[in-house]
Amino acid sequence: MSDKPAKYYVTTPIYYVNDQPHIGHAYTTILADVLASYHRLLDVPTWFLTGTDEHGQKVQQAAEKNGITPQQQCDQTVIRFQELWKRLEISNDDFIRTTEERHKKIVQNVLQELYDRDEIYRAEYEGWYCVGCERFFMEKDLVDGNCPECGKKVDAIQESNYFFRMSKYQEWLIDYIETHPEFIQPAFRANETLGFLKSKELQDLCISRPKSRLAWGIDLPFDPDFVTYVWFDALLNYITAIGYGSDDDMFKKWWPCSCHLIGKDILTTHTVYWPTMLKAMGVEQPQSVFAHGWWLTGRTKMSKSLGNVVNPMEMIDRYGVDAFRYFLIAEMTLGQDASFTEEAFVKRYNADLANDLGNVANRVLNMISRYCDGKMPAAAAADAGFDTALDDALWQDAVAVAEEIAPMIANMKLDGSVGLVLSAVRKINVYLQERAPWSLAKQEGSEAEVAHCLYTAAECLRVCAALLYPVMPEKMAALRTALGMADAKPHLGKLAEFGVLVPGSEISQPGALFPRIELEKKEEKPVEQPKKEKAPKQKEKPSADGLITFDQVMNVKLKTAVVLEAEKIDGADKLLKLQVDLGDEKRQLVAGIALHYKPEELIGKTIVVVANLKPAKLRGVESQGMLLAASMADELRLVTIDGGIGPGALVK
RNA sequence: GGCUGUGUAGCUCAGUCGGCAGAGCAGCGGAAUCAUAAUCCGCUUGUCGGUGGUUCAAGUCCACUCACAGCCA
Repeated sequence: MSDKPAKYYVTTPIYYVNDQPHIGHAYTTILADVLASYHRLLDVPTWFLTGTDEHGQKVQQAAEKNGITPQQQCDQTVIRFQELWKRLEISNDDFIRTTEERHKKIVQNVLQELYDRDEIYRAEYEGWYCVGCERFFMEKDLVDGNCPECGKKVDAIQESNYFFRMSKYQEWLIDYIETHPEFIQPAFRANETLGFLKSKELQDLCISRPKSRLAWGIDLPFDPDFVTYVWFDALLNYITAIGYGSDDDMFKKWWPCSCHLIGKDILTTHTVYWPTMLKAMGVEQPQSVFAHGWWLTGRTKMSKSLGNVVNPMEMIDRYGVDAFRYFLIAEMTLGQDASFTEEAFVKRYNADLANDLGNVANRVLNMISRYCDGKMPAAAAADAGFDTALDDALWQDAVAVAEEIAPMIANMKLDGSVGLVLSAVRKINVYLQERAPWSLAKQEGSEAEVAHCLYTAAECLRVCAALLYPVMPEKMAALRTALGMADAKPHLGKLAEFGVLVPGSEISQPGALFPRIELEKKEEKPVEQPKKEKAPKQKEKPSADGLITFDQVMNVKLKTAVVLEAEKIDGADKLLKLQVDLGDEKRQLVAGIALHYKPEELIGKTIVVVANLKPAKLRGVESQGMLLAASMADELRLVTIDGGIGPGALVK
């Protein structure tokens, strides 16, 4: 266990308090928890911070709707996160809420200081405001002089705002990223940031909102007519929570942060806004910002036709928190996207946890109770009089795995490290097969050899349980107890010493640690049939005369659908995300009609959609079909039904 | 469109500095009986996306090309 850091400070983003917690939140937080736990077990002083982002328009609107104050709204919804973290065995050391006094006060101090130093300035400018969307646009964003969101007229207004002089740090930031390869991880994310830093001129960052537009935020200390823009407020949580400006000793102890874990969607804020803010404040940069990928599942990524409609959170109820944590860590290669299906979950659970780890634990404990009176046996002396080559080799393998893990964790290869431990688990199975203590036990005078064999297996099991403890704290603690260990928590520093288990101590039989999951065999098997068609997809060549056959027309399945929900897709001018009712199922569509229809005017409309179109992602949002519309020049109108027919009807 | 990346077994992926193509899962055959129908052993499938080049030697390096993905505040 080399290269132990002197301390470890890990953060998750603070989650927007009005969001419904989903697998993405759970994943980032579990990831942080595993890293924090791992470092704690190495006796590295560790601080793990998470929390909630509580200002902004959505909170304000929700509060108005519910007839309560924004603060009450936050107090009610923050519980959803706090309870989920409890449920998921999250061991955070602090939970910061941006509405807390300790945070607001420091944010104001920072703003005042930057303002005094002319890092923040006020600017007035002409712009275009859309009353309907409550949004402000630059001239260049307008589409034909109208609002790019809803297509309606915009008003020319004069507005003041405060700006952070972010642009002057552009060269410095490029240089910093290039000279600090650890700073943005994985490396290809650093390239993305560098890509636009080098290709465009960085603008100054607007850090205020006039109260007339948004009241729920932290007041600017130097101008009571404005509140702080949410990102400027939110990012500062990483330092306000550890005593910046209020507790120097604590701040010095934990800063700079070892790792800001984020999802890839908030890369820019964390690799452009945040570093330049810190630079302006004269604060050291965090050691790393790590952007992980997305779980391709959940509401937006599921489709009935793929048979993967599953709420990952339900897996917790069904198969346990530890198994859920294990799956998330083992299945995702950090940095890349991964997919969550119940089938994959059950497969991995059965293979790794039930068949390998759970079963071998059960084997060893069972044999100890059968052949050694239920007490931990003792290792044999060096000259025991039998060949210990296999025992020695097994132990050496376990030690090697323990040593290989440290650099893997340091490089954020958590899936690989879990896989490595599992290979060690499998080796115990192979070893038992070769050593066959059940056969030895039948021979006279071989008690010491049986004891040595089972003790060796138990010691290797101890190592594996310790290495998996950060991922599955509850189950691995149970396994340690079963092995007769007094201390539920392992110490990774002492891992590779042989002889930690105390001979003579009582072992127990916890039963199956991970009961095998028997899936009811689904009667319909054809679900698997239409897999990914590996067959070369020939492009359908139209016949020479440009005419198509009746069959070709009938290949396109058109159905009526009723629009249930519609909303803008962030960052896309033309796209709307629709939830539609297709009669027997609901689907999500992405349609490029935002310039012609406002979301609210679509709701309830009966439209025509192509129901058997291969799903595609637009702006990262899955579209499970397309709707029909007629367009000519600048006009676009939806194809609708002439009344009297509901959703799900075939159109031909 | 620009930039970046990916393409390896039926599936998911590993493959370091160029040196006999690999793990897990799935499949098939056998062994074993300590164990959760669990375990262990053996076996099979590869135009390493394609074409060309450099080299004694290319999955690996270079050029072109096809497909897909990510990013472009």
